Amino acid sequence: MTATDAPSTSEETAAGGTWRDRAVERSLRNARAKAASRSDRFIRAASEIVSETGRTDFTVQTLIERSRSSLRSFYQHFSSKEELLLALFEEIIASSAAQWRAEIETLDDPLSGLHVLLERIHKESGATDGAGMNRALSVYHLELANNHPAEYARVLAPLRNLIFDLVQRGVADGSLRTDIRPETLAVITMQTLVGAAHMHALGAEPDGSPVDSERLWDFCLGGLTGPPRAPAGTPR
Amino acid sequence: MTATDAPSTSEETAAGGTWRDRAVERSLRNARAKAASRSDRFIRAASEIVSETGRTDFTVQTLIERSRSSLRSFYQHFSSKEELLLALFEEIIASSAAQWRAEIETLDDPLSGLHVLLERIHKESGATDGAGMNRALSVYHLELANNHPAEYARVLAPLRNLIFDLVQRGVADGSLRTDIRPETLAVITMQTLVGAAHMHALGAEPDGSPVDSERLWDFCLGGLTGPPRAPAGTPR
DNA sequence: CACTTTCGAGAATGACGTTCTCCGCCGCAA
DNA sequence: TTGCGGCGGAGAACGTCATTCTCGAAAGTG
Repeated sequence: MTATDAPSTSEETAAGGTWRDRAVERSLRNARAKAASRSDRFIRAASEIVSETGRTDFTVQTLIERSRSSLRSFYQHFSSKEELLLALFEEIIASSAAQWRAEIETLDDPLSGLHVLLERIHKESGATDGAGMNRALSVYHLELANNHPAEYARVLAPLRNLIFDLVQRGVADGSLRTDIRPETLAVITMQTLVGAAHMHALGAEPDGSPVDSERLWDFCLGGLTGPPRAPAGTPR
Repeated sequence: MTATDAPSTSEETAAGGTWRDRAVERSLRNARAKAASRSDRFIRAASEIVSETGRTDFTVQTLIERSRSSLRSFYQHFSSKEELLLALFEEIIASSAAQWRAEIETLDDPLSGLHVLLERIHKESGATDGAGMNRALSVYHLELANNHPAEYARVLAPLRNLIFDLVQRGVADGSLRTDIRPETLAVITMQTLVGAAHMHALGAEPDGSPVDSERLWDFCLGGLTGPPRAPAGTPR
């Protein structure tokens, strides 16, 4: 702690950091560069704290100590703590989505793309140590969904779009069902992925039922391609 | 508001109230009758407040005013506000699940049962007016999942068991896939249902993509029965 | 050097949850 | 009737936070 405000941000904090973490960090830094250097300090400090603790309930005091700044300037740049968190997670999601998109675009099968995406999301959310960011991200999703549903939908747009693009490609090449609008299919898929990631990240899965990413993928695949044939009857 | 503490609890608040709401209310009242009459007051008051406002962030002050009681006795019966909410939602979920189970057991096709269940959950969570309870329930799920994952899993058990039983029946009569353990299938299904209900309740669905219960069911059905045939390859 | 803008330090405020203290009230035994 | 033990009402007190406000001290500008 008390890191110099020099470049290297999180070499130590990203103890369990994978290459992906660092890549995300890097693109995050880019995004930051655009932002006013002032707000930057706060975002960076918040990012560090969240990465280390995996929680978003740090106090504003802690934040300003970490950012070597003052309450006054904090509230000069962000109208509230929530706004800061929103900004932080917006950046993270956007850059993660960009990251995933880049990785996935090298595959030509959209189903493989979805599978890979599912594994990324599920794995990252499951990282128990070091990558507290992912856990916090899951947790914060929920708070955000509660408090600002509209913002929530907006912030998740990059991920939704990524899934949507893959779904559309899948529809185009005939590997996905067409009896559900691709937009809807994408939203349902995203909800399923994100929901599962939440439970996984929180360890809220019941005892005897491990939801590993393969089973989850099998389930989604079924949902995405459609049932073998119309089974029994639909109720009234 | 300022309803008498007489019987009829939510006739007005349940403007969009279906018979089911009232049935749930009734069985809730039964459950209450068993509880110590003291704690009862608090649970009932909380239930009223939540039904009316659709939020769980009422202050303890409001609660004790409504329950015509005192802070002192509140903390004598519940160690914290959270514990109260937990108790309240445990009751609600348990009785709702019992209610649904009763309704569904009259159907002989397990798939129909799941379909009906999905519609119940989705509809109730979507009620925009009056039935604030359902909305609050969704919201509180999230908070609970965040703060006490273990309790969360426990409280949801009745619903999970209900789904599990249906899944097992479906497996038994050959209408559901067998390549995923029924426990896992049930958990995934529940996560999908509950997740969708959350988004629906919160209005957090993106603009152009209505996730109506039929589409959601189609998706789940696919996931539950399995893909038509193994399509393309799985990624590395 | 006056003058404005910027921002650090930190006190003040206001909401809440939670604890604590005082005291009346009710049932009960002698 | 009097004395007493405990339940529970009223509400003051405390601790933690987010958010605002106040006071100056640098730092750039003429």
